[in-house]
Amino acid sequence: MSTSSTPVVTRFAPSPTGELHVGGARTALFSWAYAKHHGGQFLLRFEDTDQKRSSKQAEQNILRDLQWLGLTADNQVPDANAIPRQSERLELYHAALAKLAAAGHTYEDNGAIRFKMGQDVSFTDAVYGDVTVPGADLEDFVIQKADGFPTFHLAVVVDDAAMNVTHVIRGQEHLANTPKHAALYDALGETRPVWCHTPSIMNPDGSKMSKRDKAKIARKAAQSADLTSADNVTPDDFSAFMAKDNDTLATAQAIAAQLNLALPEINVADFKSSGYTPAVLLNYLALLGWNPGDNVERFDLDFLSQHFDFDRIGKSNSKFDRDKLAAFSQDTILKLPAADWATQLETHFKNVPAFAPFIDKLGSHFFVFAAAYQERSKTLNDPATLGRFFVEAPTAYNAKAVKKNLAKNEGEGLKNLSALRDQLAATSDWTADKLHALIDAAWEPLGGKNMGAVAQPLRVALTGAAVSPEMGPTLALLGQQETLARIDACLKHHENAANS
RNA sequence: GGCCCCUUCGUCUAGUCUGGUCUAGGACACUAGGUUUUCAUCCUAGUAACACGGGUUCAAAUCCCGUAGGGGUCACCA
Repeated sequence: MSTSSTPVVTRFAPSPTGELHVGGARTALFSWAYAKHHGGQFLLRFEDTDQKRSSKQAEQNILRDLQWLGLTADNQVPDANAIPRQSERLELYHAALAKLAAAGHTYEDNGAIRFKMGQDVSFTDAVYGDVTVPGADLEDFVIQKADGFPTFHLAVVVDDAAMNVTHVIRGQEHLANTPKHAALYDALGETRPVWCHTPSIMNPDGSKMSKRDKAKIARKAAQSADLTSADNVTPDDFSAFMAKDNDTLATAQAIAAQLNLALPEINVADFKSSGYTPAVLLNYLALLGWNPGDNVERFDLDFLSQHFDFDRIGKSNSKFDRDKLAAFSQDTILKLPAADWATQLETHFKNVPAFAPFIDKLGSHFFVFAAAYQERSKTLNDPATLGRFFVEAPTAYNAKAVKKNLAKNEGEGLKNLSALRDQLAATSDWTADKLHALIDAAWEPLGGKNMGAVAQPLRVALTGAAVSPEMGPTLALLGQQETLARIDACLKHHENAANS
């Protein structure tokens, strides 16, 4: 890119009608990265000309998610109130409209105002190249609605011109609108920006990834389960939802909760609550449709601001692969300094009400817990699901694990467990290292082939299954009293089972 | 349906503009083996793609034409 005299200005202009979804986040990321790469400005604007669907709450949520991602707009500091809102700039559109009308570009139609097309329009897109649309394919379109509000088309053009936006980066679905916008720029006597349309992000099944996906999935599940109502949803709302009259998220979530169904992550907030960090999400999103070209895959915002440009954006749609996202996340967690991981995990656990028992129970031992799960976690949520037994004694024992580790060879595992119990009861030094040494010294005298001879029965007793972190830290976290209680419960449970 | 766009391993992609160095590279996933008290980590190896059909050329993943498939758009939504 040549260093032009006009500074680069990009913008992200969501309509505050719902949560920020990953497609929007990627558009924001590209816009941010392009501006940073060229030493320009990245601006934010709310497109709230749809009065019915826009809300202040949605604005707040979008801001919250953008902040979480670290994509700060230059016009939101120091005060987020400075972010332009289209509903508050009506004079601007009316002035533009008057100008267009005076030049004979418009006419009234049922209370709305239309803009006259008819000429062929050509423009160059930074990704898709030269585009020419014959005038015959271009219809006169509404630029002001009967309610006096501008349509999206007029508002974007007027605002982008007023904000000196030089590069418009947006989803590919706007490509077909661009001739209209180009014509509007020309009629207004404004300089056209560079347009950069990005390919779409798709679901694994090839359908477009959209915020409505949750509603679709919930509706489908409700149908096949013959659900006729949902908790906390009025009958009217429920039937309206099922009749596809709306895609209300709350209804979808109520249905999902009732059917114990996991809704797909679509919004930035979903990935946040699933335990992904912003850096990982951003990295993965950037790679969907863009790449630095040299087999480099792992990078951060700094790298993007140094290397991002339009020429390496692809033209074809890409499917969102959660496995790869998870792999990125796992890799990132693995490479974190232990203290950083522990801090991040603790912060996350403190923010999730359902994880409060871990904070309460683990207390000052949280660091040990974090360390035990650093190698085993793909997300910040994983330690909670994987390590549930730390806060809740097992209520059942996995049949396979029991057979293999306790029952086999006439209850060899149970005998070993019993023997180990006495040693654990006798020790007065309940620390991870000492406990590991104790177990390591125990298996051979008992005739075991390796440490598993005692470690596995112990795992079953403590967790109900055969999987846990190393025994040393696990025992240390559980504490002597709890450990002995669980062993006793296990021994008793299986004695009874044997006697009956 | 009209118009527009897209098409390399299952997935994300490098390579296409400037045809030969591509017996097509990387990553995720998957498979096998190794390390490990379980799981995970880690190490090694492997399977796997130029949508199809015609051209042009000494030579095509790369250029041209056609076909098929996918996506977008056709609102007083954005």
